[in-house]
Amino acid sequence: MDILVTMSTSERPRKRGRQAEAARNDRRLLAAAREVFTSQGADAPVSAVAERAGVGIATLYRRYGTKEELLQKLTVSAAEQYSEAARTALAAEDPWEGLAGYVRECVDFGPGSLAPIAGTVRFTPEMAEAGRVSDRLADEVVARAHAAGVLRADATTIDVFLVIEQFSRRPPVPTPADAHARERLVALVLDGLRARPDNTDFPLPGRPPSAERYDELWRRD
Amino acid sequence: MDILVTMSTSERPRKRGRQAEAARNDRRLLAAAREVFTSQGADAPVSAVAERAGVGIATLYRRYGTKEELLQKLTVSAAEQYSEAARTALAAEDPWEGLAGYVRECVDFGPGSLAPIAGTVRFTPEMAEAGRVSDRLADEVVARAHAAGVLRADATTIDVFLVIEQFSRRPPVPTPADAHARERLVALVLDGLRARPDNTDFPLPGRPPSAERYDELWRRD
DNA sequence: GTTTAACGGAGCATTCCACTCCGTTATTTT
DNA sequence: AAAATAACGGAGTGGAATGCTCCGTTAAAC
Repeated sequence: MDILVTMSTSERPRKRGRQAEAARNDRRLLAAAREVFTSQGADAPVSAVAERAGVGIATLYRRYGTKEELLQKLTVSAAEQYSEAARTALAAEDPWEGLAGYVRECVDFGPGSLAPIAGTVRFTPEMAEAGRVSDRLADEVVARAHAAGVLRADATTIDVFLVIEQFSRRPPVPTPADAHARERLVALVLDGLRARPDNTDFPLPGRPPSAERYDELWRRD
Repeated sequence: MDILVTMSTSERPRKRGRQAEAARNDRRLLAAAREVFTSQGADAPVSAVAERAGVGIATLYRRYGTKEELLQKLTVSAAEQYSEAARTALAAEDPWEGLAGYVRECVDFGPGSLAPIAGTVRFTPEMAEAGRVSDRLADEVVARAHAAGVLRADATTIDVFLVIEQFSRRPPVPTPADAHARERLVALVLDGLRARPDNTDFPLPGRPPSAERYDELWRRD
């Protein structure tokens, strides 16, 4: 780690010296936080984040006054990533490939799903806003697929969210093999989501889940 | 809770008094342990188990000398439950309904999937044996579905396990709405697992996952 | 050479948790 | 009815983990 710090000046020629190190640490910390909290859950030790970022604890606390603050920022950042994935999906030519890609990307982004954090931090206005945007975009992706008749009619945006959420639950220490397995399972689910002539023979059970449930997941503080 | 204890004598006429209470506590403790550990993970406090069972901590420790011992017993009991579900599946007339029922039952049994515990306890011979039996039975269920041509050809027993494992990952405090959502998602996956003429157009990506990965999950102590 | 900005990590106070100990309560035996 | 037995509950203990602070160090900037 000493080595890293020593080498630091040569990495990004834009800024130099301490300022460059600081900028790099900014990014590293967020990435590390994402990996740690999404894989180990919200009560992973803050020290683990610092360690993973190759940085002292104080350096972390200089940026985020508190663990909760870090988690909140993380949430916003993740929602933005979801939005980005949705925009990519909307830009795709084929509506089905768009949707499928959206789901895959969100799931892959994996360390990014914040389901494990849900309910452990207070809801900030910033989080609410980012969530609204991301939700709306996801709606568009799903609506487009529906309009094209490629998505089974009885599946809703919430169902898609639930898929992503479920597959974002990961073991504490994921292995490469896990990723492969997940890929197969996601393919399986996507296959189930596809519009087919026999869909009416095997309808999804019950009523479509309401958005409330999903919101609640986050609201409860 | 006082009430429960007081009422105790009337519940099971077989045995009476303290012995009956003890027998009841035996069952309650295992059930409570299952619910707690599977929903909150293996490092849920032992006290939570006792509380959920409506029993003092000492009562728990009188039966299981240590937390690890409790987890190990739990594992065995879960494997047996899986085996039982497989036997039910094999007894079903329709091979597809058998398989679908197996998956649903294992997932529902949910508090029963021990994925969250994997890797946190030492592997006992008893666990190994129970696992072997359960694996073999699951193989039979899948083989029967394959033989009947109702399960997509590129899906393996391991895939089925992975489905169950993935859907057994639950939020810490599951709500009734969660159960409903899960039901829909499982239906989706099952629909994806069904043999269809167009299966070859959308094959599962990659090679079938090896059993090793699944074993490793448990072996690492 | 001095000031300043960023860093690292030991240490503190606190919480949490597995497990023990002992007094209480209810049944069974004599 | 009294003594012995069996099961129970839960406060208490020691130790480990964790969020956060404080301060000495290092390196860029002036």
